[in-house]
Amino acid sequence: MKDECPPDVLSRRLGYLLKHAYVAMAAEMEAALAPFRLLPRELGVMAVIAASHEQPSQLEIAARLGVDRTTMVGVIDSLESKGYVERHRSDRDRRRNVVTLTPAGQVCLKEAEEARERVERDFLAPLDETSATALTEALLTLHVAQSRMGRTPLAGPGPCGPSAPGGPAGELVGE
Amino acid sequence: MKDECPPDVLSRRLGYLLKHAYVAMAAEMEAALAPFRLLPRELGVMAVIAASHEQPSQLEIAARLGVDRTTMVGVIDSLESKGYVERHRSDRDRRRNVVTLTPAGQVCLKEAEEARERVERDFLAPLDETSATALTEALLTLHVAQSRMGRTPLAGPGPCGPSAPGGPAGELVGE
DNA sequence: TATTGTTATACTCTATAACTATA
DNA sequence: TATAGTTATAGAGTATAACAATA
Repeated sequence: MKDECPPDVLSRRLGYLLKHAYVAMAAEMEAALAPFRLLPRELGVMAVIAASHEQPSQLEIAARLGVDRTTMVGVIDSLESKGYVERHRSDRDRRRNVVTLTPAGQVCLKEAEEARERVERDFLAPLDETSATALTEALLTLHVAQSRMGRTPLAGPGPCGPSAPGGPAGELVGE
Repeated sequence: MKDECPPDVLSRRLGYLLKHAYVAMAAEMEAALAPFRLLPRELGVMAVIAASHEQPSQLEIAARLGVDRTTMVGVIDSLESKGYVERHRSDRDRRRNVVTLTPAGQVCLKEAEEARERVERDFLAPLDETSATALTEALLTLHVAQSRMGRTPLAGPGPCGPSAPGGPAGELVGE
């Protein structure tokens, strides 16, 4: 007779555990951001804008988040309709749409970021501090390693490094 | 001037790191299983069947994996068309479709599981052994905690425990 | 000719509801 | 009346290709 009860077939699988953790986190995040009328990806866009010293274009934001530029159009549309961001034609290059946070967007971003941090803390609550830190550090290490292997078009150096184009960059990661 | 370069806005976010890790892993897994003509979810179904002492019905497999029964139909269809599983009407209850592995399915499962383990090892390769173990343990702890909070219909006790029905169990996690 | 934003179309995945056959 | 399997339909999300404006 095979053993199978608590050492479950599934909960021993890294892929299963990762997917489950991601889905659970995404569900919590969506619920927590709903009062702000924000999707997780929209918050990510606003955070990228706020963290950029140069005002980023739609394409730059898209590249940063690893989403397609055609997808970014709708995301910016949504944020603009809520009054959180504005589009402006760049003076230097009139093809570019520079995206900026409105005052309302800045306020919303600040509060939504606090909500996000609460979700992350609650999510990690079952772990002691050592384990929580180890988890985050390990995920970051893996993320950096994946980036180095060119397996991800996202979280590139952004405005800092020499703008590595990476792969063809299909739609990969939102948030 | 705000700092923002390597301590990136995104790579500090747990949600972002989890999603990225999941997507990267899923892509690797899909590629590694392609030679077996298996999707990750299909391998999960076969593994659940192999790990069950009682022959499971479609619905039981679906509950175990946290997928909807309407989705399971197509998965079993696909596996059956490849000759990896067979459907049989249960004698006790003729409503139930008992799913069993064919000999070819058992061979395929064994080899595909080895491929899966290779993918997981490669994925964790950037981590030292301590970190890799810590990551897996932390994810497992979180998974158990989520299950306890009833936030997941999956990885239930299966044939062992008293079959907790859990939530309404929409489509949640594949693998 | 290449790039940015945009739109349109197709395709995949999933959620919902219904239908059948059994119980 | 409830359950297991199945089917059909609609919706969300994404990929692809094309187009207009600009460089």
